[in-house]
Amino acid sequence: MISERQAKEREFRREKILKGTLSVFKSKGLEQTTMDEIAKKSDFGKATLYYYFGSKEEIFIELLDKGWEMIWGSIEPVIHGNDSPKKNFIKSLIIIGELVLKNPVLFEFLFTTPQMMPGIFADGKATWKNYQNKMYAVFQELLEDGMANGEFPQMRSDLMMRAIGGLFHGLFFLGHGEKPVSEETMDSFITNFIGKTLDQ
Amino acid sequence: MISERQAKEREFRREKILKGTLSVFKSKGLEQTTMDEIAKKSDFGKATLYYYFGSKEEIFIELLDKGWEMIWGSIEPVIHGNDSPKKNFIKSLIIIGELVLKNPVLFEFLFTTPQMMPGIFADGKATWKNYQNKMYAVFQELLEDGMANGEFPQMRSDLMMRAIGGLFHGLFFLGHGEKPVSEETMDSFITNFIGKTLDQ
DNA sequence: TTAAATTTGGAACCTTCAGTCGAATAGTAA
DNA sequence: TTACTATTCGACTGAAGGTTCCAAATTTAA
Repeated sequence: MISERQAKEREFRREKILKGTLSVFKSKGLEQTTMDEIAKKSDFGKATLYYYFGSKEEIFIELLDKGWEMIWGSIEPVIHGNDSPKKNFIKSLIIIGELVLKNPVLFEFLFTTPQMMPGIFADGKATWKNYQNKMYAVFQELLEDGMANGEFPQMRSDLMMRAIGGLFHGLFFLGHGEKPVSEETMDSFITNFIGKTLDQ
Repeated sequence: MISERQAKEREFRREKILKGTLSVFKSKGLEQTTMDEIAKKSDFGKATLYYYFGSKEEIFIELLDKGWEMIWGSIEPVIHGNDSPKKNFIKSLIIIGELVLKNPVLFEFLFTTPQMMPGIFADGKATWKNYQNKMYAVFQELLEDGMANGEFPQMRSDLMMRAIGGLFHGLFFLGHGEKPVSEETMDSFITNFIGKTLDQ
């Protein structure tokens, strides 16, 4: 018997655990994000965590999935809008930027964790990887359309993606993530770097 | 009593262990680079590793130190050459590129490991971090001189460093390091990206 | 109120490693 | 040879952390 309210509470507790996980990640770093710490922080017994999640990895994957789904969900409409490639590209970057600023910890988790946890890739069920791939593909497509278009200069789009990735990451995690940049810095980045530099 | 030849052999064995470590890192990834694996690969008993190194971390640090010392050593003369900032900048990038191409595994280790091993930063003895800092500082300085100079466009140099970092990393490790790019790609990268794009 | 289902968590359990021990072997110097 | 040093290594230890057990507490349904 799974009453409606019960299901809600259950979901609520799952989210409490996810929140706790991020909280530990924020204060202690990925290395110290152990099940014991998560249990302590989210105020459950360790075994209880396993009542709600099958494994530690499952917790991590759910965070990744939800995060990437959120990114993709907020970008998709813009990307398929009918502006020019360059406009769409910039709009999308701004949207992601806003998301990141709104929830820096989640995004640091999103961008940091996969590199450190090879196991998390073991696909089949890793939805997040699909979203990530989709996103990269679309960005690169926009870049290429923009090149064909003349809006962007000719250049290897995969390398350009890397540069933008590095820049983007730097923008939000300069100084080890302690001080995320302000929204206006973001704006000036878009304007100055993409606007002026790519715009020849 | 430490005979001359003995000291040489000792050094040789230390290097054999370092080689073995990189070899394990290459074939199994950082996660699986355990002392047992290193022992197996370098053909020593595990305890013997501890005869030559105080700890696993010490092995890692020595690899980092030697690697960064190599980078810095080959860059320093160029950086202090009396060409223009931009020229020096590009020359240095090319030099590093050549080093990376010559020893991709070492450099993947260099660029990957620190992010995954917070413990390795515990400074005091971590020479490599000094080299790295010095290198970043000098690059940034070159960038700023180039801006003052008019060779580079006005722009936040720290962000630009990130972009270049991302680009550089992408250049050499695109597709998870399986296929390092050719030297000519490197050249065209320098020419096209820094030359044309930054050159307004 | 009572039985069944749901939820909880402390105490094991189990595996993986880094690091140690102590004894054996090889090398050197007299 | 003989004493001493340098080198080697398999087996053990201890700690950390993910996972499971099981019995107790709580909630739900009748």
